[in-house]
Amino acid sequence: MTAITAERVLDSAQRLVQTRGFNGFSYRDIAEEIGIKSASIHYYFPSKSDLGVALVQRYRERFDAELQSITTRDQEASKRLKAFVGLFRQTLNDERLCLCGMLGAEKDGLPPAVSQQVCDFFVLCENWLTNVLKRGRKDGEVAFLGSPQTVADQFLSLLEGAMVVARSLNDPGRFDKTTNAFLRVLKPSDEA
Amino acid sequence: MTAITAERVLDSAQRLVQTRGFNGFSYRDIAEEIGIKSASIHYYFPSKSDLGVALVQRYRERFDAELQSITTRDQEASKRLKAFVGLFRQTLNDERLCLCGMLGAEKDGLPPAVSQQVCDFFVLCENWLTNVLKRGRKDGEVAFLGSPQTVADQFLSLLEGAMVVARSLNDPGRFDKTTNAFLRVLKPSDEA
DNA sequence: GTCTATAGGCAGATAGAC
DNA sequence: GTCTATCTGCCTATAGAC
Repeated sequence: MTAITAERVLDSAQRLVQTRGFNGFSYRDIAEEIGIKSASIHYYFPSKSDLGVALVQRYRERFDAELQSITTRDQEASKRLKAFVGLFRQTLNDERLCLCGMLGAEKDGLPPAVSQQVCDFFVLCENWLTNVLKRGRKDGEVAFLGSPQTVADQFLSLLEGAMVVARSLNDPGRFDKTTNAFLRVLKPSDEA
Repeated sequence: MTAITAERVLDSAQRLVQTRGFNGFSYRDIAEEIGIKSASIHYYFPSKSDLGVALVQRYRERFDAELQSITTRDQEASKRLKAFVGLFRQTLNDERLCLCGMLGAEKDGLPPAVSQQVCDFFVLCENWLTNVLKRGRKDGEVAFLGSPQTVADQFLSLLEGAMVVARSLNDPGRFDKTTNAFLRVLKPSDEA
């Protein structure tokens, strides 16, 4: 089946990007990992740029689906934010970085089509977070200084950075401490 | 002069790592940029791993010197923190990432000796920040929930992440909004 | 110290058999 | 769809002339 191989290529490539970066792996690495020849990969993704675009597209779509599922499942702002953190925490647990955190860093070494997609991912995150914060503040579920947009940007930046630092220091616990401290500050008055 | 060429190599290589990542440039890129042949670079840095180690070492030493200079110049915690942010902001202004933010992300695609050095950089930052926060809290210059260590980690993560996101979105202003918002929260009571 | 020349290998990519 | 075979070019790295 065509679809299955393509998915396996994407799975392998995604992990490689998340751990080594876009220029830190080759078609051969993927091929060996999934047991085919590198030429076969070109059948699905003619150029590495095509592969990169498909990678981020899938990642963003899946992430979007997760966000919608959170929005449906959790009504309280603090729960939604915690679930958002959970998405990143899960990735860190697999000893990976956020795909777009990695690619965003490598921007100038990427095919332009890929870096554009990365922007879209960040915008998606910030819009979702902004809406959660807006609504949460209106309902008195969270409290913060400044605009929801700024806090959303802050939150996203914190998560992306915390993954890099925690992974570099081989200490995932730092990610938890850091993100929990941020969530605590958002609590209205003295619920802590 | 041997020293001058070596420095020029490091300058060029540093910029390349900060914009494209460690695997996103070659000895030839450096050679063409500074007008020598790539073979000459091997005279100073036999392997790319050697180059990477020298790069982070110099970066860390310079950063350490800046931190000491800040400690001497600024006595108030808020000024020290603002100056710390300024170091990163300056890098972003050159359209670059923090060298160690980039290398920390690419960890698994790096020579092991390099990734070890990157850890040292993060530890240096966190120790300095922790001391500033400890002292600042004791003197009533800053206020925050949780331990100084956790807030230091948070701050560093925020800065590293904010650089990635701001650079990816081509909007350095985001970095300023995000970091200013964090500094504001650290102010005791209503000095804002 | 910097060069030319070159080794040896791997990269992304294509052609064409099956 | 996947393969073998191959192209072209770039990579890191070394040898040895100057």
